[in-house]
Amino acid sequence: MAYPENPKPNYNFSYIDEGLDPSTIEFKVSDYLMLDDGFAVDDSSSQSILSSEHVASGSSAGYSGATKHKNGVKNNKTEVEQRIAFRTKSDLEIMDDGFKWRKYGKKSVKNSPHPRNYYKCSSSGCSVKKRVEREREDSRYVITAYDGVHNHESPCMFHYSNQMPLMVPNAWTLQPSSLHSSSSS
DNA sequence: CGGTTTTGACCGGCGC
DNA sequence: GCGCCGGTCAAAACCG
Repeated sequence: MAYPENPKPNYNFSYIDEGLDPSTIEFKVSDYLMLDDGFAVDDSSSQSILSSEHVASGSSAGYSGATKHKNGVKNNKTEVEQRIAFRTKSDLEIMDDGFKWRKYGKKSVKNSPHPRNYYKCSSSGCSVKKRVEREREDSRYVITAYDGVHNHESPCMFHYSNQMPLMVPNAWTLQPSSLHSSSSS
């Protein structure tokens, strides 16, 4: 094995099981908006299959369909928070991406039989949040959304990036320090 | 024992 | 102002 050991063999994504090509995976990155209200994610409108243009061509861990979400409604604060979301065909909704998450809430989504789970990065100082829910009508799909950017390395850096196209939002590639420092001050 | 999950309460924003 | 709704808190239960 080139890589040590996958600490979390949870990467049971469809393309792995079904042998699909990474570039044709079922990952549909729609903007965060899809989670806002009824999500418009029918296959016909799931236009945004990741930003294939630049990222997918990297064919490695560069995938990022991040949307800049202006959080700065207050005082001119251009606080841009990255929010990426994608849909995955998986039986388990617990997809471990290498980070440690602490669940802090669960809510039933209106209009959907499935609840939504809220997770937060366990690392102190890192306030990245993630929300996971199953697709409204297709329980085979799990929608995962990440909020924010990690300011620390993942406990288990992925060396497999050249091996499998994990979903590695640029959140993963963490920005040196551009982001700042103020997650909350 | 420490960290995590669970689950209902709580709160703020929004639409009516 | 009220109620709906999404998001978060927090206390107790759990688990290694």
